[in-house]
Order: sequence, then structure tokens, then C-alpha cells
Amino acid sequence: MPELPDVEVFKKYLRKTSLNKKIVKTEVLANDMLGGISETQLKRRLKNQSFSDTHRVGKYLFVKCANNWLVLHFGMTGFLSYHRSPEAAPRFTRLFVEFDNGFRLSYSCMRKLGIIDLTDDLDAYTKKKELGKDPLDKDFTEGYFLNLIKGKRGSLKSFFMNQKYIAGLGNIYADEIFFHTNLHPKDKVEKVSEEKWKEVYKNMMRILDTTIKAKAEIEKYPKDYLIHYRKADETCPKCGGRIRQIKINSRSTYFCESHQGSN
DNA sequence: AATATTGTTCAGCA
DNA sequence: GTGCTGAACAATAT
Repeated sequence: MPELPDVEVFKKYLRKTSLNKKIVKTEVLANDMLGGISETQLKRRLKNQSFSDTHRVGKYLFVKCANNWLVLHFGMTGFLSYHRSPEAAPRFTRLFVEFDNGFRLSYSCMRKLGIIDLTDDLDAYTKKKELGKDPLDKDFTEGYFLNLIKGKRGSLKSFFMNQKYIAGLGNIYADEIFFHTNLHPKDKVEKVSEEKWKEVYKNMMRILDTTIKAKAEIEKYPKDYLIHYRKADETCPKCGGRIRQIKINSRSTYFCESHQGSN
């Protein structure tokens, strides 16, 4: 479920398993997932190098390799696996690198909606992708957030889903924020009070912190999280109201019709 | 068999 | 220029 917390967990996993090991082999198993880079270029840049650092902006994971960054985006179904035998590779592995200890780091992505790419300029890359600031960036302060909202219009949901404003939130976590802040996802950005925005900021930060600490494992999330109730006609764990499903920007959106207002 | 699915991008329209 | 909608991408699960 690769939104910000998931990718943050992938990043930590990669750091723990795959840094500073010599890469002896690279295979791309889905050429159509490559961004601007060719398969031969990618292989050449990784060969005999090792991963030395990681960075994450929103849902993008960057892995430093000599003077380049391997770029991984996970689409809706991507994840990483570090494993010993080739047989242990996940289904739908689209890329793997093999280290000199015989282990492999595999990138699996069932629906091939992710991206495999390479860049030598991280800032230029995020700029080209029009990524806004990541909420875990130290500069993403309450003041920065309040300023970001100024002049914006449209529904809360659209605003939070737009990666050029806030990088990393997606369908699931946007809904979760509204659920805990008692806001209707269709409420207009320009109609929310400053007090309420401060509450949104605090909830956003708390939800990201909580879910990352839970290693983005949904079963470990608090019982009163909406994510456990993403089905129409469920009962709200906070107030006993009814969970409703609607479409916003053609994405399924869940909310409690009683404590999140009726818009 | 029809419908749904965590993301991104783009065309068309208001 | 801004914002909304639906479609497309691909491969499953229910």
C-alpha cells in the first residue's frame, strides 16, 4: 500500500538490508516500467557499485549509487524484498539487484504502475515531477502548512491528494486525516478555519508518526482508524455512525456520515 | 461476469 | 490559470 508511511518503511528496510554491498548483477524484468533510463544504462551505472544512501520524497524512494540515484516509485502494488535464493523472489518481481553475498533485493509490482528510473540530480528530478514538500521534511512546519493553503480552492480531498502541494499522502491517508479531524472530504479548502487547519496539521503528523511506528502494518494501527472500516455501511468506531462511500475525483472515498458532517 | 483496487497523467470541459 | 471528471495504464481478487 505504497503511500508515504509504506515507502518510509521500504526505505528503512532497504537501509537495513542492502547498503554497502557490492552489486554484481542487475536485471530488469519489465522494460515498460523504466522512466527516462534505458536498461543498459541502468545496468552499467549499478554494476560493481554499491548503495550508499537513501532518500525519500513523498512516494518516491531514491537510492544512492556512486554519483547516481536509483529511483523507485511503487505505484499501487509495489514493495521490496531482500532474499537469499532466486526462488524466494516475490511474484511480479520487475527488477532485482544481486549482491556479492548472493542475496538479492527484488522490487515487485503486480500492476506495473510504478517507475524504475535513474537520476544524477535529485532536486531536478523532484522538480520535474512537480513534487511538493514532504510532511516529514523538517521545514514542513505548521507555519509552512498554513501558508501553503492560502489561495487554494476545491475539495479537501483533491488538495491532499495533489502531490504538488503535499508529497506522499494518497487515498487512504487523506481519508484518515479527515476522519480524525471531523471534516467532510468534500468540504472546500477555502472554507476551513485556521483553528481547524492547525488541527489538521497535528492529526496529519500524528497519523504519519503512528503508522510509520507500526511499520505500515494495517493490523497494528489503532482500532479506531478508518482504514479498518473501508467498506460501505460499516459502523464508525468513533461514534457509531454509518461509514459511507462516495467518489471524489473518481477515487473511492470513505467517511462517517455522522461525525464528519454531511457537507 | 462485473466490479473493485493504495498512483499518476492527460484530455476535455467549466 | 484553476479545478473537476473520466479514462488509461496492468493484473489481479472477490
